Amino acid sequence: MRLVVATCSAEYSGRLNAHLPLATRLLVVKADGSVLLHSDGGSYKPLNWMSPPCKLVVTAADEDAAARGVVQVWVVQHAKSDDRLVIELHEVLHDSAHELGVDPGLIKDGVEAHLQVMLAAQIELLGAGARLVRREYPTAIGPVDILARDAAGATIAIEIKRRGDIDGVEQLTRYLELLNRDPHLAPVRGVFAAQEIKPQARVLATDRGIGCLVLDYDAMRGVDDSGARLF
Amino acid sequence: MRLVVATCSAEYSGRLNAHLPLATRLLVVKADGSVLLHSDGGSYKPLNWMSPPCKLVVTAADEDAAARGVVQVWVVQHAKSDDRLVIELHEVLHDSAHELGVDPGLIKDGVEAHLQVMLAAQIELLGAGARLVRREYPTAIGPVDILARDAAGATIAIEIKRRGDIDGVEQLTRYLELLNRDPHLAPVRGVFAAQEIKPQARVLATDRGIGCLVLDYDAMRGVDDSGARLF
DNA sequence: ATATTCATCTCGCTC
DNA sequence: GAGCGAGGTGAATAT
Repeated sequence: MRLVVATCSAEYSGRLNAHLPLATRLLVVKADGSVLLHSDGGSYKPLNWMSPPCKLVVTAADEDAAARGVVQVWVVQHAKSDDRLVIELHEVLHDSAHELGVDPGLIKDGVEAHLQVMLAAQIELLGAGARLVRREYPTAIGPVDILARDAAGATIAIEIKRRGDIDGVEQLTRYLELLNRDPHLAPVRGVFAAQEIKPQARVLATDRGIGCLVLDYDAMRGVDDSGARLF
Repeated sequence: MRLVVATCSAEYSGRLNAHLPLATRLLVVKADGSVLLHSDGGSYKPLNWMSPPCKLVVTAADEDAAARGVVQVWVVQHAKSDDRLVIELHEVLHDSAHELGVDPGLIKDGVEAHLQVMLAAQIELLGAGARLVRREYPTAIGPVDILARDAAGATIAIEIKRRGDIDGVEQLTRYLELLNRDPHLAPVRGVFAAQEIKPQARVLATDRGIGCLVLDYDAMRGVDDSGARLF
């Protein structure tokens, strides 16, 4: 990994065209040839970048560029597309290289999949007597998160999201349309389950006869833990 | 901006919990206190990070940590949420600070907004005699990209996407439902315009009586350019 | 290989 | 501040 702090300007062309005026920035060149161009603020997203596979070619400034104060030109060309990032360095304030080795990578825990597993295990949150049919119930247009039956034996299709917005209701609506064509399942009613359900999504769901269930992650995890201790 | 190359492990807890095993990485501390933790590969996204507003507190390793080989502990705490990143540094290979100043920011050009402007200018792509009503026509559920009228005076609502998939058709459907309740506009028909329309989206659109229009960006830009030269 | 879905999404805009 | 839509979305996963 090479770290360069330099006053530079940059031009990106590819899926869009973008220009960065002259300023002092951090340039990171990774082992795979990818380049990041960071300012001293904002988020984790660079101002500009080139994703691998790509190739960096460093050249001296031509006469024209040198007249503008450019000392080095970096051309980063994507290997497969015509995406290209051209950086003109005016002053190099720092330049160092480091051997980092391979990274073992991030280990994550606890997202939507976890919600699905927990709700399947605590299916009575839907109502007393509810029974799980299966998670990831396959259909022609994709798997339904959870299929269940209520105490009376009627089918329930559940769509789970971390944040419940309008798209999730649309998705569940498509599933319901399809599932209700199956005489073994019909009539199927829908339940939209999420940690947080946006007002517009709730209105749309209610309008379509879809129930809303707000999931309390911490509470469910608490039940999950005691269950784990019991068995 | 402070750049540190160090062998470290990290724990993030907040919207999820995540762990990074011991490895050599780049740590970037920005002027606003945000921290990025980069490996020597992957994309522009850090392995782990903390977004501003947040505060970094560096402490010496306690006895327990020192026994594990830790020399420094960084605790990055988010100012408003309980998001927290704890980094244990085992060996510091590089440490430097740099004054970067404020960045003027990126200047973008040419994405969906550009498609919208060009289609508005070349509205007869919809059919001879078509006239533009306005771009970003406001409705209660968000702005319609383009509202137009055909040669016969009938209203057309256009949704523009770079890549036309099923969500865009759903979006346009919601707009059409709403617009058709307005007696000044009804009947309103829909046109789904995109650089590329996915088969599933085309089927759904056709099924709902929505027209599909594939936009040739380069050709439109060509017309746009000659237009610019003519006037 | 392609298609779908999630994301500690981020970012920008409008209300 | 909340909501909504776009992204050079990227990344993972199922098909």
